[in-house]
Amino acid sequence: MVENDKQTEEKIFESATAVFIDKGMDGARMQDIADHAGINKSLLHYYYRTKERLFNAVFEKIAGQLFRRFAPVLDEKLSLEEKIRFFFREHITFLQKNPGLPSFFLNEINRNPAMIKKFIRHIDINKLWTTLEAQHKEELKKYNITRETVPQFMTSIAAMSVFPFAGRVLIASIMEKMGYDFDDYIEKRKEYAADFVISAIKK
Amino acid sequence: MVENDKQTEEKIFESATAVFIDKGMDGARMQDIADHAGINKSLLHYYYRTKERLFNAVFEKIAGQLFRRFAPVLDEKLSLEEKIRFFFREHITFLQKNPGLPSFFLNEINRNPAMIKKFIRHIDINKLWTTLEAQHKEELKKYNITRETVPQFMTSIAAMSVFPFAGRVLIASIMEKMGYDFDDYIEKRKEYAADFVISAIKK
DNA sequence: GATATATTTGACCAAATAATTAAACTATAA
DNA sequence: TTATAGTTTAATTATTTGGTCAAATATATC
Repeated sequence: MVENDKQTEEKIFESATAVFIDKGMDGARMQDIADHAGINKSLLHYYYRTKERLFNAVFEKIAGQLFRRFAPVLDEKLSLEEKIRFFFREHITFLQKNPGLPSFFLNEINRNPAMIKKFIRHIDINKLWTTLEAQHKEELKKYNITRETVPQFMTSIAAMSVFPFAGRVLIASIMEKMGYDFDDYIEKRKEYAADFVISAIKK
Repeated sequence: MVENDKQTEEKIFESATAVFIDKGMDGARMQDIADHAGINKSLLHYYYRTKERLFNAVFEKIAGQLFRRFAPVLDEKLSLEEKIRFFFREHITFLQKNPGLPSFFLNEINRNPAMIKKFIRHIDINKLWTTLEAQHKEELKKYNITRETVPQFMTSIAAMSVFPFAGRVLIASIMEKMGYDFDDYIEKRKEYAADFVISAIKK
């Protein structure tokens, strides 16, 4: 029964992920999740007790995925410029496969800021900064990136890749009306964003 | 009674705006709005019939405000570089006063894409492009901004000012933990974003 | 194969919440 | 002052929805 057990619990988790990402915690209905999984609603409570616990399971998984994606950049033996290109290629490719994540994630944090506690321990900008500084002292100096401006620099990079997805539905609509293709725009953005940021810091 | 009439209807609208921006359509409660306005819940229905109609009134007002803010930039007699500086100063100052708007707006569109119809007629990127092209032909050529890359360029500008607010709660939390001040970061962003974009296109 | 355990289901419950209603109250006009 | 129309309120209703429960079914163990 372990086999079927896993299958059901997994089906629930996957359906819950899809529905929560689409509708958010407040907009999602337990019945929608059950229907999406093709099972009886009571099974959701059998495996996860409450909507809140089910949501938390989904949210924590997603938060983990999101932040583990940032780490490898610093391990690579690349120049700062190459790391920037590497990051945009990887990150935008990831978001292409999970386009609803930014909107879901940011909105749920907005709804309930207390949830930040569940993953903020994984984030350490200061450590990231000291690592960066150790690896790229010369380049950072040349590009005028200091401890002072790290937040500006980091959020600009995040903005360049995340914003098109956070505003995806709106942006795609406007583009369609104007005769542009959103998927094409995103594909080209991997390179555009990297060029843009590198030019910006090279001054 | 017209006096009091306007007062009540206005109070409802303002409270509804505050609550909807904070909680979203799904998370907002009619009772919360009534409490916020200090009135009886039935008055909400007396003036706006349903939650949906009240929400639509609020949403349309906000959508109108948001897009009217983009237009004036083009009227100014400034160089492209000056226009970029002007835009970030104005736009970020506006968002400082309305920090919850981006998250609210993008999320509600995500929840119900059909609402885009209510304001998309006000958006015409092609017209904006021809206007820009007429005013700054030389600069655009120099900066390598073409009809092809306008979406990349425009969304990059939007991203630089909107993203810090769309991700405000998360970003502010991380910054607080790391010893940075979010309000200071935002104030400095007016200039940083302009410098960043101008450097980026100057190559 | 019989018994125990785990899983699944449909019916049901209780709380939350949007919406309605009738009565009370207030202001305006005759 | 009285009548009328407009406004506000408290009580109530209807619906939605998260959660429970007991019975039914499937699976594992002996």
